[in-house]
Amino acid sequence: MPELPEVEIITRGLRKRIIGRKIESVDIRLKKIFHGLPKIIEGTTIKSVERRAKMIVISFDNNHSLLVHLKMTGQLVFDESKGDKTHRTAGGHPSDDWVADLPNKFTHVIFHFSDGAVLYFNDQRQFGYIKLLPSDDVEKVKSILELGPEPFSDELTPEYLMSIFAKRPRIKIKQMLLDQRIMSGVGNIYADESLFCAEISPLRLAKDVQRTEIMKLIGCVKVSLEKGLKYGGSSENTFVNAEGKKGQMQNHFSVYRRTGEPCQKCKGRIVRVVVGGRGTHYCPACQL
DNA sequence: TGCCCCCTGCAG
DNA sequence: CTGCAGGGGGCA
Repeated sequence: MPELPEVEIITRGLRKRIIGRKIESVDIRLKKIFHGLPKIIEGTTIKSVERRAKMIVISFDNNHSLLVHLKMTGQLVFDESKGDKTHRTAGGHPSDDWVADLPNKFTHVIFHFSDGAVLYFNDQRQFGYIKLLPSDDVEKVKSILELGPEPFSDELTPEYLMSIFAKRPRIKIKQMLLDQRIMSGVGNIYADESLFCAEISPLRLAKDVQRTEIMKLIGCVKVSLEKGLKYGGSSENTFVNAEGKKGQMQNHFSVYRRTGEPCQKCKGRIVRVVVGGRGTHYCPACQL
């Protein structure tokens, strides 16, 4: 799935397009994806679209909300011009920059708006979900309740991280970045990119990372995430924004999926190892 | 804390 | 064919 930058890009795109629109009906094609009774939001109007960690919260004017998690391959694509599909196939290059003609075999939920516009939830691997809840209950969902601070919040301080590390003497620094209960929003791509920026090996035990390095790492996390936002997210795999368009961040990785390629700093080679079960890319010469 | 699992598709 | 993929929940 999309990580913080990708989810934020989708959230911004949706916010511009679906706020104020009224839901006419919800077409659920794969039942396990949608939790709750879709009837509850039929006829209601969208009030807000917010991101929390890697999740999206869409709220309606009847005090209900959708909690959407895209996991690895989920997409939320808005189409205003339903019924006029010509723009998707014009020129005979439908999937070069756009997702393939929608709905497709991975479209599991379709929201129909009263003005004819449509919002598609697509997910190749079917790991994602949509939960319909009373708005007051969103903050009580376990996966939200337990989230650590957002990377751009003031709560993310070296003191905070060092207090966590002291309690978890065996956790590696990369696993710390990926653990949503410690800090929320960073995933595998931006964890690797942030550690390269900070010149810290992903294999280091978190408790052994010095305070000055942790400060540098916090700065690098922010820089890496901002870079992802600047390039509109990374579409190494299936990511597209709310318009169905790809991002460009995949063309600007320093280490992620660059195994065997030269390091930007030292001309050494990028190496791939496994940390916490996740593919991990780093420069052994620069990152100590 | 570390594995397995949920799925499908793609590169090697 | 095998291994791998942007996530994370559940289990021992």
